[in-house]
Amino acid sequence: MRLTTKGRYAVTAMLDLAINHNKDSVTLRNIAENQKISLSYLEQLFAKLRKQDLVKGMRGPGGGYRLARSADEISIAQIIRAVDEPMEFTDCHGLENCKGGERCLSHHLWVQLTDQLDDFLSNIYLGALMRESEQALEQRRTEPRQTGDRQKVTVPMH
Amino acid sequence: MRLTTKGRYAVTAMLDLAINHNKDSVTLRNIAENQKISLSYLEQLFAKLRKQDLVKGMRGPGGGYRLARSADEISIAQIIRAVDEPMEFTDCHGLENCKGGERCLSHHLWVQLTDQLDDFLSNIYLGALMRESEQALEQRRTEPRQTGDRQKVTVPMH
DNA sequence: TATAATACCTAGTATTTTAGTAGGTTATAA
DNA sequence: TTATAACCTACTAAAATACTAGGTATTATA
Ligand code: FES
Ligand code: FES
Repeated sequence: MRLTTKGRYAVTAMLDLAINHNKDSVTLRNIAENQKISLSYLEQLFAKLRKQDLVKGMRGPGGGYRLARSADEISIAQIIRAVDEPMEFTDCHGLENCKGGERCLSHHLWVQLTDQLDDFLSNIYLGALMRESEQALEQRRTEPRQTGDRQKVTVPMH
Repeated sequence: MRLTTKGRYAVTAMLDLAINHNKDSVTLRNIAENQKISLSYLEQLFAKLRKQDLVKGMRGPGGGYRLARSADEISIAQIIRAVDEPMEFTDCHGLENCKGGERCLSHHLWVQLTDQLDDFLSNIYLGALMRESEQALEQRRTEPRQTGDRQKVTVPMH
């Protein structure tokens, strides 16, 4: 019941990319520095994101990455799945055989839980998170030195 | 984004215990055999469940384990937490510092996700799962040889 | 009172996964 | 031609997980 840095890095990096959509492209070196993520590790994650057509890379000087689609068409679920995080709570992966060939007592519970999570992450889009982040940043700019103002944002519940 | 066998074993074993509540107690050896779980590993899990007052152990011949409380007062969240599965999706564990001291871009998302999961698992009780299992078993007894009748059960959504 | 069954405890280890490093090659703008 | 960036592959360190081994303590019962 963990989410690893792989998924977190991927979402964070994609968010960085979405926020900088006004620029032509963003280099991984930039993202690595901004978000404090190992460059080489990022490259590996982006290889997977590219294979799933979530980002587009451009080589050479001035090159970098950009979203392959609108931020409003990329869900968090897609990102996490792209970098190989299973998003699956059953042990049997649907085969109903984790109890030495048989279905275990709690199988159904994990299926329900998986559905719940999937539903949640499939309905949150990068675009929404991006706008929230920008709003938070804007607010911090206009109301400086106001600490403790934990940003209250709405994430759509299914 | 996985749930490990630790949590799955714990819930499955607790469910086994709940289903056999009519018996005075159930030995771990029984559970291990029924559910195909390593006995020694189960013992370690039950040490944790006991510390959280979820089960009560009785030594000696005829001894074993029983639920420390009614199955309707034990939530799945309690079980999973008891065996040390974090149930937490942030990397910072609330400290907002996973980006080298600063809060990362996606922090809020993981908080929301954690809340979602917690809410779900906190509202499912062992008692409900137990009754579902019994019902499924009963149905299989009265309608034998009827394959493909995937049991449709209701798990409360929050 | 001896025995066996059970919980209870601790340390170690094998395996797997994760996270990261190293060291390249290719493409391309300037 | 050069520098910059993507792109690629293999290796490695660290951590977590799953499991094993080998005990001790308690207690019903023969
Ligand atoms: S999780 Fe599917 S059979 Fe156990
Ligand atoms: S998850 Fe909390 S700061 Fe990154």
